[in-house]
This record gives sequence, C-alpha cells and structure tokens, in this order.
Amino acid sequence: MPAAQRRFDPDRRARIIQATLDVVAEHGVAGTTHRRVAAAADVPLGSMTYHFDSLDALLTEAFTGLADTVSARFADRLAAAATVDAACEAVVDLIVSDIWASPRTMLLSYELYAFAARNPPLRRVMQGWMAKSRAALGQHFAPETARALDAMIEGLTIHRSVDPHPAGRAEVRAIVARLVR
Amino acid sequence: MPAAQRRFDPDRRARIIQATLDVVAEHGVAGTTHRRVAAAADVPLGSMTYHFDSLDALLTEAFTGLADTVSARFADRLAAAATVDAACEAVVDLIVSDIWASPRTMLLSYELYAFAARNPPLRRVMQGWMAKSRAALGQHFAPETARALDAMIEGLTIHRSVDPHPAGRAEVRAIVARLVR
DNA sequence: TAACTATGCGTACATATGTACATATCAAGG
DNA sequence: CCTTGATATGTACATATGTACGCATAGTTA
Repeated sequence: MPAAQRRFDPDRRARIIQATLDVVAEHGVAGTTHRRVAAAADVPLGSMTYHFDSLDALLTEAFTGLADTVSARFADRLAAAATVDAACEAVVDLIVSDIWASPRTMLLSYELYAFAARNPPLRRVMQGWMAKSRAALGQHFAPETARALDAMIEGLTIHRSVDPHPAGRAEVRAIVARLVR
Repeated sequence: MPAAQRRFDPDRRARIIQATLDVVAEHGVAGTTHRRVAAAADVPLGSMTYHFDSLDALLTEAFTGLADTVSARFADRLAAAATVDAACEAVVDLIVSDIWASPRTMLLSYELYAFAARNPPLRRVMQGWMAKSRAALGQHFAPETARALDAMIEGLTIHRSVDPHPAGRAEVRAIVARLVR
C-alpha cells in the first residue's frame, strides 16, 4: 500500500462536514455520497467511515451545524438592534439581504426541512432553532408579534427565492410594520 | 416467460404517479427508486421505463401534478368565500386545518422545494403556483396584502409543522387580521 | 381465422454505492 | 532506540440501482 500523502490533518473532520454541505447544496441529499463528499473535502474514501458512523450520521451532524450557524447569525443580527425601529430594520434585512437569505442557504434549508422530517434528532434541532429565533425576536417584540414575524420571515424568504419579481425593501418594510404596529 | 398477470390496465400511468408521491412521502426523494415505486404501484419494474423516460422525468411529472392539485384546492377554498371576512376565515382554515396543511402535504412540499431548486421546469411550475395563489388572494385583498398573506400562509404552515405547541386558531386569526386591516 | 401491431413485461447488465477491514504511518513515552 | 496505541488509508465486496431490450400478448383488421 503506497504511503499516504497527508498524514497530519487535525481539521479533517470539520472539513468533511463543510464539504458535505457543499455537496448537498450542489447535488441535494439525493445526490450526496461518501465518494462525492470525500472528493470535495480532498480526503480519501476511508476517512469517511473512520470519522463518521454512516452517511446518515454525517448528514445529521452537518445539518445540525448548519442550523446552529444560521440560528446564531439570526440572533446576533437582532441582538445588535437597540430600539424597536432598529429591530424592525434588522428583520427587513434578514428577509431582503442576499447575505442572510442567500440562494445557497435557502437551498440547504429546503434540504434540511425534508431531511429533518424523517430524522427525530434533527426535528429537535429545528425546534430549538425556532425557539431561539422566537426568543431573539422576543427581546424587542411581544410574543404574538414575535411568532408572526418569525413566520413572516420564513414565508417571505422562501417566496422571494421563487418569485422572479420579489417584493422590494420598501414593501417588505411596510409588511413588517403591519405586523408590529 | 410466464404470462402476465394483468394485461389491460389503462390507469397504470396515473397510478404510478400517485405511488411515486407515496414513496417520496415515506422515503424522500433520496430514497425513491424505480423498484420501490413499482412495488407501491403494484406494477412490474419494466413498466417504469416504459411509461417514463427516466426517474427524474417521473419525479418531475409527479411533483408537477402535486403542485397543480394543491394549488387548485387553495384557489377553490378562496373562491368559495363571498366576503372579505369569509376570505379571512378561509385563510385561517388553510393555515390551521389538518386537511389543507396535512403532514403529508408539508413533507411533500419540502421535497418539492428542494427538488425544484435544481430542476428548471419545476421552478416554473412553482412560479405558476405562487402566481395562482396570489391571484386567488387578489380576488379579496389588495396586491400587497395578498403578497403578505401568501407568505404568511407559507411561514405559519411550516412553523406549525415543526412547533410542538403551534399557534391556535384564535392567534392565527389575530395575525391574519393584522395583515388585512 | 390468420396476420399485424401497439402495448406490456421479465430479465440482464454495467455501474455506483455503503461499509468493513487489513494494513500502514505517526507521535509520544519508556 | 523500541514499543504502543491512535489515527489514517487503500481496497475489496455484497448489494442496489437505472436502464435497455428481446419477447409475449391481446385487440384489430383483413
């Protein structure tokens, strides 16, 4: 057996997880295989089963990390708002900005939702995510408003990713205002 | 070669499409195979490639049918409303009722969103779906309100399918009222 | 009745896939 | 220097998968 190329590679596990999300974004869960992820992470196939018990376990971990990341960014953005007006503007940003709601993130979210529907651990992760979002909104808004805003962010984000003529910033701001009042 | 069991079966094509959605609902697109669908439709494997060019074509057609069905039910429910108040109640129904937003439908929607993101024909189908929904809402509400309601239906439906303690009918009604005003 | 043709089906096959595992390599301690 | 245990890797293998295709069948026509 020929000698290995790279022997010491402490970040390998993390890189595999990162590569997994890349592959899912490009090929969907349906097209995600050990070999494709290995290639994307520039890692031998054997590393896959060494670091992760199964493909399902790998996907579960990758999606969990994704949920944590997105959820943390969401909370940070809202925590940075000092006033209610600023919080509204933050909500508008989360909906309209290509950074928060990038095509890649949306795509991965769809895959995550579908995957989580059949994966109890991930269901709990998503519940935690939703609770955290609601808590972040709850810093600035009443509970019912927070719930409504959370759902509206979800819905508008999705529709904007489909709509060839998505609502502009002004219109989104007006809709948010209706919910906040 | 043994004689076939069933020779005349005019609805076969439709039954395969129906079975495809069943299999997707149970195993996800990732777990949908010719053989599984054939078994679910009680049809020989050979029928798959006879009736459909490829697995991708089958999924595309099945999802297109799903979108048409759901979209038609949505429009029907709204068309049945005679007043704005009735239309609001219809919207609440669409969000809260287990019939419109059944777990199965939600699950299939997630799969559809993920699939459509990589399938241009289905992207167009989804755009059509969204346009139709908005038009149905537009019978009763102003354009901006229709857009907001459409997104809210999407978001609340999704969040209700994740939330262990989803918003009750009264709260949903209150949220809809805020958007309509 | 006999031939014809569209429809339907069983099976074969090349390929891809998840996973196991025997072996190799390295870092550290005795 | 030598041993040891953790880490890493190439490869093998059973199985599943998409798809092609030759042949059977039934309804129709002459």
